[in-house]
Amino acid sequence: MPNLSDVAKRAHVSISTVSAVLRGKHTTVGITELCAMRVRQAAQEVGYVPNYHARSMRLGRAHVVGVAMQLPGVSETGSLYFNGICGGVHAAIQDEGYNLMLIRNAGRTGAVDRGVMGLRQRMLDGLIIPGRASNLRDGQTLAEPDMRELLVVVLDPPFQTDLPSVALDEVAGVALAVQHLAELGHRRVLWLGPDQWGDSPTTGREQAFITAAWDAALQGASIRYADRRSSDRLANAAQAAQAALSERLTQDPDFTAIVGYNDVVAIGAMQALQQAGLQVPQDVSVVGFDDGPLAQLIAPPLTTVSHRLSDIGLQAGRLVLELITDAQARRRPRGQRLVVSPTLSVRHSTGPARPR
Amino acid sequence: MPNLSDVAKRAHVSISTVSAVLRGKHTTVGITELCAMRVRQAAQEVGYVPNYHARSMRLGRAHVVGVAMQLPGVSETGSLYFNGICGGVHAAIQDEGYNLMLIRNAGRTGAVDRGVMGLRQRMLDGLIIPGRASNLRDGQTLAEPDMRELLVVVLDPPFQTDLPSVALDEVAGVALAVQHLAELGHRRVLWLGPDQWGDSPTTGREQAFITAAWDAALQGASIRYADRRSSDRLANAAQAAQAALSERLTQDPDFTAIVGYNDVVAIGAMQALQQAGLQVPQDVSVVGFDDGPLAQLIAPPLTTVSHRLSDIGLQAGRLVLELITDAQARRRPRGQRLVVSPTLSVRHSTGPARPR
DNA sequence: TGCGTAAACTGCAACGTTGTTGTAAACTAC
DNA sequence: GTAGTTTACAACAACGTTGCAGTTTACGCA
Repeated sequence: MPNLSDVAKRAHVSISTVSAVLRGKHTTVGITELCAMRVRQAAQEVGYVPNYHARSMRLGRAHVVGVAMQLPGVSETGSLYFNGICGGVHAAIQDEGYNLMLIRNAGRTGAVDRGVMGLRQRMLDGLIIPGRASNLRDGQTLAEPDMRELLVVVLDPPFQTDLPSVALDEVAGVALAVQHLAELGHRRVLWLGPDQWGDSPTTGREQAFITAAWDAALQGASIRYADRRSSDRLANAAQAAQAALSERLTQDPDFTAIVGYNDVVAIGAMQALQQAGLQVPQDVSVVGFDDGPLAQLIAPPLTTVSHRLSDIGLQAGRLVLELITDAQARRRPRGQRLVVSPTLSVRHSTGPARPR
Repeated sequence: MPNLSDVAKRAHVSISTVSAVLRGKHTTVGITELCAMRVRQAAQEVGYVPNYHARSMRLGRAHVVGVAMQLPGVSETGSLYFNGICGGVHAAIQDEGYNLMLIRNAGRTGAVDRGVMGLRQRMLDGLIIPGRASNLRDGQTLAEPDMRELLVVVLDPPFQTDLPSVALDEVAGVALAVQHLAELGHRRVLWLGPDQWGDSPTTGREQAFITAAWDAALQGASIRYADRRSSDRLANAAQAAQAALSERLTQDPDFTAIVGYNDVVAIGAMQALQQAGLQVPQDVSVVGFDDGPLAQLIAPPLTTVSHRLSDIGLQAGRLVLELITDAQARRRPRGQRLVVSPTLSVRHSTGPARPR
């Protein structure tokens, strides 16, 4: 592989000159355009490409941002989350010349720990940790004291943290769904979601539902189905939700609308309703959350809270770049907390409340 | 950040000694266990972590493999493909201490070109190019003469190439489906797939169908629907397939089974059949291809050709590692071509052929 | 002619590793 | 007691950059 020295020999100049020219700094140092052209010509001829490691070592920056994903396997929701986040992060960092490294769990070592190792080795300049996809239920690793020195951004942190973070505004999302139902005249609304997951977003969404129902002067109730990890497979979560609702449907329903924890749950609810001989949305309206691939495909198309995962990734990417430049300038980075707002995709699973 | 020199000072030994001890080479060089312990202690105390760039520059290896993915957006199938491949690749390379870099298109520069650039800069040791996900329809970049020197593995190459590659055995997959139908007594089988995509896998699968039908002494026919890129959205492809089939169903069907280009197409076919008053599998059997997320979810659950994308990634990862060690040993790597065999997931969309 | 100064480069010392060679001291052998 | 051998380290030269501190050469001006 040719290096600066080879180019220098060929152009009959010094290494410093070649370096300056090829980085476009030759005007500030004072190098003739004639000389610069000779250098560029020589570089072309020998096929020079700058060595990444030498440059990174010298500059002290890797120009790489890591995304830590602890994926249990190949799940549908996981893939979508993963791809959405990565797409957003990449969109944010590519223009600044940064690259994206995928950090996964390996053997006993979790993705987050591997990411932190990458930061320490200087292989990574910054790290993005998706709370949902990195089994950070307790935030143990992130509570380490020297973590604050590392350039880490947490997505949807499932616990309280003062690290920089980007989160979906779930409260706003649920509120959007509830308000939509309230405007359609619904007064008795049911929440359908999984059982508690500690401090996970589940509780967050359910809590948001209770608040939103109160604000809209609705009568809200909750059904929880016992289901923890199996939601990786769409079918399982849908069935669990369906079973939980079917139980309640043995008598006449005391609600006119359902808000599901996510799209899959909402679809399970629709199936349960249809099996009980009820029509959506004529008898009961259903709202989902996530606007996933199934939402448009199902009959009737699902009204659901829509959020671009790539937006979260994008904000996270920008935030991590900001942290990097702050650290470069020896400024103490401040623990920002960004929030991304969802929207409501109104389709055909919601309609006016049936009069009592 | 502490370096070897800091550790050396603290342990009152030379830098070389520290380097040897921390890499476990102290027995071969001849360093007392006592001294080694002192070094390790010192390293612990100052919090030493080896510098990735310095090591990589010295060793001439990045310990990073790139995966070039040209994703147009956040599509469902794309995400699944992406995640599956990445998971497999990572599984293959993690044990050898390699990391995974995501290469996407940026601005005008395609993912493949960016990957090649990464190889040249020595940021990457090897590159994996998924044929399907990197708009390599013509293989222009890969035809460059010096490409053969670079450590590249192509997945499902959509064109003829002598570069190392890993491919799904689509011929075997389609044969599996056709044989299954033949065993159930079907004699008249219909292929339903998109219109030609140049040299893309579509033609490959359809070609395989024709061959397999011939081999099984079946009467095979094809319907193609005009649909190129819209298959990113599941709904579009399903509807296109559904429309194409519905046209044919105005009269009594002259077939007892359908093989779909993929699951989505098969599901579209099932919907068309059901709308025409035909039952699956009593009247017509349907087989899909890919065993995607919908296959289990749909009613009736779809019989489909199943292939673990992660297997393709795994083989690709192993192959690229092999190329790297070959190149390290200055051996000329041979352009291997690996093939991954699919299986058939028999569910409830296929049954015995209805007697004429 | 001599001096200051600007232009146009070059030389050199890092950056943090690694592997090979070098060299004391200690230990054996006769 | 000294030559040879082993032990236990240390010194040093890369690897390919970059940026600052020289060092020429040319030129204007008194």
